[in-house]
Amino acid sequence: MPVRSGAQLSRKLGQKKQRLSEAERHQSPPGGTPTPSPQEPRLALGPQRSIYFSSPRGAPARLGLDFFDQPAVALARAFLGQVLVRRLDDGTELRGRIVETEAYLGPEDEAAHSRGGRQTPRNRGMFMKPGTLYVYFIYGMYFCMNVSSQGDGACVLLRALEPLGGLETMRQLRTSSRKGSTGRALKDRELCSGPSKLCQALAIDKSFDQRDLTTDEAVWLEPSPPGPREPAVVAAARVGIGNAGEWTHKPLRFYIQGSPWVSVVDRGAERNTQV
DNA sequence: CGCTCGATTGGCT
DNA sequence: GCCAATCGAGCGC
Repeated sequence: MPVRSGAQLSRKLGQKKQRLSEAERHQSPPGGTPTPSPQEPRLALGPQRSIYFSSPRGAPARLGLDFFDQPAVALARAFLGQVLVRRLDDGTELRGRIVETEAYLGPEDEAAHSRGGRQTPRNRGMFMKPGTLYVYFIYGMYFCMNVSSQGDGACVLLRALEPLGGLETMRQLRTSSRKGSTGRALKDRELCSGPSKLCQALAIDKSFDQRDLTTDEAVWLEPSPPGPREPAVVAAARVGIGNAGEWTHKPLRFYIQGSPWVSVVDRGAERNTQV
């Protein structure tokens, strides 16, 4: 069952982009060399961090209601750089820095599941208190993960993470949930570069729907470690929403410019981005 | 790189 | 029935 095709090889090389300029300051350079060996300069700790460091007597760094209780656009931007943590049943901690989000504004937003005030058992999480998860099943096989914000029926979709810890576990989770057992190892950049990829990598499924990020034992958000400087944020059109009238092209997707971990780059939007 | 297309099933207009 | 806030293979350039 070797499925070695020519296309697989031809796509191998030849990806050298010029948009890495800003990113290299903050994260590991991706495509410059065929096989980036020393991945992750700083935060290359193992899956499990020191227990002394991470949780000094039940006072872990965790973002609370005051963080989530802001309008969807503000929250979508505020998410960038923060670290999502998923603790598996066996204690393994998976960590990723959020690099891409989308805001869904509520009833008036024609691209939102809550458009027109629709409230159903499925999207109930969108209407719950800020910080509540809304996880839904899509395309017959995937999940997407949202966080409720301030505003009725408003939320933020998490679209991409920079994996920081537990990468091998993420790789296993991603690989095993794909059907074709081609055996080819996923690159780091394929682990969390998409809303359903990150759900696979973090083992987030429907059972996480309506959980509270401010109190849940298995998933939470930690404040961004202080960086050298604020990264530029690109505001672009949202992905995959089809035709939603005037809402189709509104700049409600946000990502860290130059980050190699983003799922979809929008060159046009980047031309309008202040640096 | 960039495009097209099939997979697969829960949730509803 | 029909559609869906996706993914990854396959193929052309």
